[in-house]
Amino acid sequence: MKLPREFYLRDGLTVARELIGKKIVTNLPEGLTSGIIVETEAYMGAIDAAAHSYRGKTERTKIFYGAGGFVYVYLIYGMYICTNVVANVENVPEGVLIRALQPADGVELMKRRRGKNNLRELCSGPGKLSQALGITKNFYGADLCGEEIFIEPAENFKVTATKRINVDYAGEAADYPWRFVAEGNKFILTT
DNA sequence: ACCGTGATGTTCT
DNA sequence: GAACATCACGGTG
Repeated sequence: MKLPREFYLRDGLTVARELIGKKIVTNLPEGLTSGIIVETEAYMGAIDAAAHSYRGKTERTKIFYGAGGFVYVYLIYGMYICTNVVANVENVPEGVLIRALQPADGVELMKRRRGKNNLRELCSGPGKLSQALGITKNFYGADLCGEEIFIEPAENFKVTATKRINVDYAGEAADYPWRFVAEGNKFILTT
């Protein structure tokens, strides 16, 4: 069931598009939680001024320089964790930001972690879904082919591409159509 | 429904 | 010391 390493070793745009409709699962001591991915963004390394890996390898971005299929997390605005999947082969620093989920398993636990009851607002943003799944900065470098976090096939949605969200600083790259959404899905906020 | 704003910690200049 | 791949809240319409 679990997606194999090869799934992630392809280019970031392909991985981002194909992750729509897959189910991301965390299985922690408190319980199993999951959601179906309905919104992603590709970040394409050296050719993408919006990518964290655009300016090369640092302590923070080094995970992108290993093989695909590992987790990249970072803290944004001092408060929220964003969850990414490393794509492509070694030394091609591409990745996919998971931006929204349709809640699936362990909804009660996700509500408790979030302190919210509204299903639509449970996983409808990168910070929200990370909190709902119990993903912390300790997940940096976690193996998606392991036991505590993994991704598996689930649904088959119609996918559309749009500009990415909140990357206005990136000049020309801000307009690249590298965001992918499950068309019409109600767990996506921005259209 | 749509603003405006404050909260907060890392990373990089 | 600024900028940041965000969210929740409170205000106004």
